[in-house]
Amino acid sequence: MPDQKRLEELESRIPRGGVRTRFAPSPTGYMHVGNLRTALYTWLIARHAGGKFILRIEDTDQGRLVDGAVDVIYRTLEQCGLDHDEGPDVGGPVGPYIQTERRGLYREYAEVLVENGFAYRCFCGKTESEEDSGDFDRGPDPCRAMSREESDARARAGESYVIRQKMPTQGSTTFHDAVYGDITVENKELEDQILIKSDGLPTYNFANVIDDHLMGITHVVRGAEYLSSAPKYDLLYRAFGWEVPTYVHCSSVMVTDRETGQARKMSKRHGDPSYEDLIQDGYLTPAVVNYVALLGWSPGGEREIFSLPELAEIFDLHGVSKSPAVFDMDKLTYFNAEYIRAMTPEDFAAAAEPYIRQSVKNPAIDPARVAALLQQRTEKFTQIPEKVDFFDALPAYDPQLYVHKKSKTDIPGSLETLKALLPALEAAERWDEETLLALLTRLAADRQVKNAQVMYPLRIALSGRAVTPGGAVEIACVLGRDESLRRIREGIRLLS
RNA sequence: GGCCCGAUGGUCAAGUGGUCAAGACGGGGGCCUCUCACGCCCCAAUCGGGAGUUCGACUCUCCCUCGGGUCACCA
Repeated sequence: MPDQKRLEELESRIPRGGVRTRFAPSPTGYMHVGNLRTALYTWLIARHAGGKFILRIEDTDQGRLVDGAVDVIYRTLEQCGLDHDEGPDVGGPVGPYIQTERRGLYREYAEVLVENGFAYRCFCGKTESEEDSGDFDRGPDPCRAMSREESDARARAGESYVIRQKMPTQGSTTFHDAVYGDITVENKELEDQILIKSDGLPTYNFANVIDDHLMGITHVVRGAEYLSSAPKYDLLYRAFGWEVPTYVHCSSVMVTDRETGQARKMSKRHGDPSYEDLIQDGYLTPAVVNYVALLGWSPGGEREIFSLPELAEIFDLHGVSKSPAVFDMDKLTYFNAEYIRAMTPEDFAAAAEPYIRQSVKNPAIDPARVAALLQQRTEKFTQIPEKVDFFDALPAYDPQLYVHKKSKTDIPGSLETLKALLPALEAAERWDEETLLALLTRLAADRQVKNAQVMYPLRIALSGRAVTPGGAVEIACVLGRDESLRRIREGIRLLS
């Protein structure tokens, strides 16, 4: 029997007035980009309206518990700046915020529904998979017509059962979604879904409605995969006589499958990147957040770069897209590069140093100076080590590198140039960019050749690489006088 | 398969009856230049198809096609 007083007490705790949204993940240990986007939109709706953002953990599936999974959620939300006002860790007026800690209550609400004829006990036992036959129609549930007396008696006798929602058989149900508009479904299409499982725990669908109501959620934001369940939720709200929240269904995030070339939904199973994978891969959190915000939502103007507070300021449901969006790693990379370029040189140097040190162990090389060469040429941090390894030690290289058409260089000419510039550099009174640049351009002028004809061979000799971050002068300064001269002599020996 | 939803360049998208159909990524070309990158300039590329409604459809309606979702004691 439902404890009327307890239910009334719960009702009395529901906050009124003001927007309240919630992110309600199930702890799977994996926060993929689609989840992150849902969390972000949910947070943005709340913050835009000056409302509350709540975190609730939906862990009613005892068979799928994953250790540490909740931590991934906390960590991701925190790093992304999606702070919550209420949740398992910070508490709040309508707790607890973990569904398994609320277990008793769902059953009571289900009993209310049974009493009022909106639900019934079903003693049929688990349905085995029938998909193989291709037949999805299960027909009417025999328990639906069972008398209350028999149902009560069997329940009292300890027989195992589930509680199912009793769907109307006639007419249709229309609900409203903020992004999709009105959606109508024939009631006969609706299955008598399970509300309470035989283990006594509620299904996601039921717990969701109860919790959203008891927590005073005004905007229910979730993935579009729940769109087809929405009429059932609506019927539940009506059965209880509760106010229906604003539904906001977000289309899914797709990814282009490597093998088939087709778009498909992102999933852990296919190894699609989670938030943490992206960070691991050298992406910056604000860039990821910015990109994800624009994946399936458009602010309308031409601007694309927005900070989180700016997003909260301008976020508007009007721009939310109805169709699925394909996650584009190239565009994310572009956003990341934009964010890297926008960093202060100091911040960039600090962030880049560990990556530089992965390949440059030589203590004589100053990572800050290397970083300065890198900032405009880095799209993501993980590509740094391979770009700068030549600073650590001159790699073995092919003399053919000295041949460059555009710079009008070849092997004999390069040898001559190196021989000519070696004494000049040995005699340089100072070893800084200004001095070296002046010295080398004068040398080029004296020899009546283009700057590139001097610079190119020098850069090759200094780096052993066809492509380098920074030019000959910059590299020489990072390497220092002794090492630079040593590498030039090495180049002369190689070409001789 | 039933039901629900969707459809503007390769991708993200603006657009809500009258536009030479924005912009961005990616692609191509050029400039700058001590390689590469940055930066700047230019180019190619889109309204899935067919019927209507209308003086006029990317915009409205219907059909087709295609795409997505869903049909669990999973969330």
